[in-house]
Amino acid sequence: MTIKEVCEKYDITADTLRYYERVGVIPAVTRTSGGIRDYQAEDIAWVENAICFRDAGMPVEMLIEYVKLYQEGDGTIDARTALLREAREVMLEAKKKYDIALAKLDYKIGRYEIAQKTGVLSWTDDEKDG
Amino acid sequence: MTIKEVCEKYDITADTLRYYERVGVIPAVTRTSGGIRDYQAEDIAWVENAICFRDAGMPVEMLIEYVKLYQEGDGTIDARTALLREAREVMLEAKKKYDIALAKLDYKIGRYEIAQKTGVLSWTDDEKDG
DNA sequence: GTACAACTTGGAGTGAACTCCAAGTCAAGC
DNA sequence: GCTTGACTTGGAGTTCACTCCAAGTTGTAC
Repeated sequence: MTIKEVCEKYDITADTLRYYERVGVIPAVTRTSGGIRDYQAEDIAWVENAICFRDAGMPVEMLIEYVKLYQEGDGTIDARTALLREAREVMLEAKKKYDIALAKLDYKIGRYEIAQKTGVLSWTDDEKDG
Repeated sequence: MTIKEVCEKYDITADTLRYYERVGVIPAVTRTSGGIRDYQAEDIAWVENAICFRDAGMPVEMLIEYVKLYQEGDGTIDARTALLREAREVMLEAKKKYDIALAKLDYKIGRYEIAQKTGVLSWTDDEKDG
């Protein structure tokens, strides 16, 4: 698969794919004899993971560290597990923040909807913040 | 409440609080006669909202826009509702991404845990990506 | 075999969101 | 009234994660 096809498949720019490879977010991609990237199933799996974890806020640094450990071999399985567990904790915390914000948002939207229907926006004392 | 007290209460730096005020993420904070910030309940409510929505990935630009609309008065209630609804959609999408990443993470952690117990890390064909 | 698009590289540039700094002002304790 | 520490401002600097660029190479279509 060419870089262009991977870009289109995952809606990501070629620059980002090359950047991921350059800094080590994914391991070196398979090349043709001419040096052009030719993504194999394994390369694509790494790309998919990178996008997935970046989308969940995992820092580039952490992905680089994971790839580095992976390349060092089976001796790093404990370290990799620890890294993934830490990432998991961070993600769960972040998700909680989303729930809190969504609750706040739904409450505010609800109040505005009532205001739109009645023409009156009523406030409680500790809530003079739009 | 002084800026320091607000910092400690919300675990945020004074620089960030001043930055939020400067760019309009929160409206101008109440001051003492000497010009020093003296956060009132309303100011604090704005700070709390700003932190909450930033934690859920809402861009600073969007918060600035909301405060601007709020300050323009009741005529902007429709616009504010639309803005909040859009923020809501974005947050729900982002939360989905977290769920996908968490599922992937849990699967990988599970595999590593088995590897740690048995000393063998087994792979399926399309999953040679650590 | 030559045009031409798509690829390659290293390195510089960008935007978002802070974060730091210098120079000065304010306020509480002695 | 003077020290000391926390506060003020405008502006510059930093970090993260890309994003763009120039100069050169590869590969396909005529």
